[in-house]
Amino acid sequence: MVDAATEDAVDDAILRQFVGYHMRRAANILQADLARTLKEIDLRMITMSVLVVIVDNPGLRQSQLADALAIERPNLVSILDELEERDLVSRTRVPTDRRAYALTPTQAGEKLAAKALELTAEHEDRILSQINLEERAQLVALMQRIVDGA
Amino acid sequence: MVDAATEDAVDDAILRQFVGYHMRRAANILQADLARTLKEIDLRMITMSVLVVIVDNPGLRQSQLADALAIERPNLVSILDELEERDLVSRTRVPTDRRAYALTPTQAGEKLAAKALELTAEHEDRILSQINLEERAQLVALMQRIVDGA
DNA sequence: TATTGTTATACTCTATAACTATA
DNA sequence: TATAGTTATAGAGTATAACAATA
Repeated sequence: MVDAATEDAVDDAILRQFVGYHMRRAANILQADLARTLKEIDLRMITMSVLVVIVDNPGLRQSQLADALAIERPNLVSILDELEERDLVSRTRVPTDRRAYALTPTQAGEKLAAKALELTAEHEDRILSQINLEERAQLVALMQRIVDGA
Repeated sequence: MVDAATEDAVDDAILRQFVGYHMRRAANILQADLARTLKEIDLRMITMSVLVVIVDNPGLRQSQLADALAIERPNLVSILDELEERDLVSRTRVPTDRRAYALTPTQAGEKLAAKALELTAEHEDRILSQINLEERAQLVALMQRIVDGA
């Protein structure tokens, strides 16, 4: 049993005036659902991004990858350790610069990346079902303006 | 000296097809700038949200506040400890339910909340300068549809 | 029995300094 | 001297189980 005060919704009108408040909530919902979705193929979001970018840019070096995804170099190491351990990606020494590793996907890596993209597309269709394609393009354009302005 | 391959931008076209990718990047930019902004008055984002909601809903209980902001109850404790320690909020026993605390802002708390809202508004004007008011309303409406659909 | 606030704890994510081997 | 990858570590942020006091 609850009393009247408990049933009253808490007023967050002051926070709702801000774009960032809504953006954080929406981003959290997308993030939580995508994380749940990718668990099916035992990938985390960051691991999926890393794998997909390697598939799309074979021969990439770790430092380039870290820059592209705004990951700190040290945090990339264990992600790649895991992908290599699972035979999804391989690290091979670059002959012309023996400090660096070239990252290439294995066939299994390419296959899993394709599956991950499929699941991600399904997830977005599910979460964004109330937003049509034109509106999604608008949303992306506005968010890109925020990113580009920074 | 870098070679041609190093200078080539990493292709993230596959990830850019997803709304969530752009949303995460935009949300991160807003979040990073707001965190930097609030440091000026020694508040974290979550602490600011808690303070503002208490100012807007005096007498609120911790469990209601936790529900409203989607914080786990245990994680709220240290936030309130800090706000109480800084004399911005006070916890007083509810006479009709001696398990609960009513949360009320102090005068200093109300004043700091007003300052925080001012700084947050300035921050949004800065980060969203390339997006006019109509577009901001569109953005909020679309994100609310995502949140409501979940 | 159930709920409020609390404690302890653990897990993920992210950030920094310093090391090694190469350049 | 600088860079690529690595190690160790520390700080947020977040989640769960279990407890005391009270309902």
